[in-house]
Amino acid sequence: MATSDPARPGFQLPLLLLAGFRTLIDDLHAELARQGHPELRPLHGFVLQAVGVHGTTATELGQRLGISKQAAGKTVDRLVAVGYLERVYDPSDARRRLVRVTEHGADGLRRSAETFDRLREQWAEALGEERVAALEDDLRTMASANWFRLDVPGWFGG
Amino acid sequence: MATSDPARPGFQLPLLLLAGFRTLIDDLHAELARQGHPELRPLHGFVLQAVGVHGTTATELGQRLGISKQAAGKTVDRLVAVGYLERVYDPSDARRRLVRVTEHGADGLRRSAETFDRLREQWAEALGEERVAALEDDLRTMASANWFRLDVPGWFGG
DNA sequence: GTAAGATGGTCAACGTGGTTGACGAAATAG
DNA sequence: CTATTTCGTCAACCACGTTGACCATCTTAC
Repeated sequence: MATSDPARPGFQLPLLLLAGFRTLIDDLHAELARQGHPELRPLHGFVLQAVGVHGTTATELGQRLGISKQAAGKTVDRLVAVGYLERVYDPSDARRRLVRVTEHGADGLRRSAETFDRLREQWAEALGEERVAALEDDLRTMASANWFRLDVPGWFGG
Repeated sequence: MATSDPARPGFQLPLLLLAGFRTLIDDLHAELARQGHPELRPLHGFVLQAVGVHGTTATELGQRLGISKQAAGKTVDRLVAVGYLERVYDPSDARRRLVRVTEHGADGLRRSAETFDRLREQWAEALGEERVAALEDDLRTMASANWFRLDVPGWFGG
């Protein structure tokens, strides 16, 4: 069945994009594990980023990530358990539980940023800065703004 | 905390690669849903592809995908339940259960290939064929060959 | 030819990341 | 003061992965 041969032109593009992404993420987490963050998983970076400097609530976090407030709450539970997030009471609203990044979480975020910068430099050394920049430009043109939604069944659970 | 600002250079590259991938996959599955395959999930395409024309066993499928034979077996169960795969007995070895792509599965695979080809053409129309080809070349240079492993905890469960 | 080992499939228990529905407590609107 | 909305959580469930244990079968060695 040549019609679904992986060598077919159309197949290459998504596979290569995934491969590039996975390579960066795997390299990042190998480095983070070395730097004292072996617990940090790929998803956690998104969540920490979405919580942000000012903190949020589980409901708002869910909205930012495009998942339900219940899923956001459970994810926060796990990140709290490994020390990356903390929950505090909101004195101005007894229903709300503010979610904040801990110092340990901020450290992970800082090291992630530094490592990503270094990885991008490696790509620029191998391909040339112009080609990396062109690659980013082209992807900015083609990539939808909905990429950050995690709610596709079959990707991250259903 | 400017150190983890999403606008930082290093952050853009992985995000854009993911966005590009997600865009292609989301477009593909929107089209597949229109063409009679609303059940087909992103993961399923990998699995059908890994089963291949000649069929396999769950154990071998697990090795190809980099997951345990038990996980492969459960995934096959689900694909059998929605009609994309079938299990047959191997007359030459009573332990083995051959896994084969059904006609419905082959149809999904064919339509996936056609849709991916069409999406690549759309990228070539928007960016120019040379830039898409350059993008692919660059990713081939940088992307690790281990992309297809699904066993990273925190990506696909784990 | 039989005993020993390797292999294939499945069951069970569990972990992570999602879903929906229900519900109490607290804030807000009328 | 009552009605409604909002926040968080509980419970049940699904998809996708893990390890460990186990039986049945095929293969190998003696």
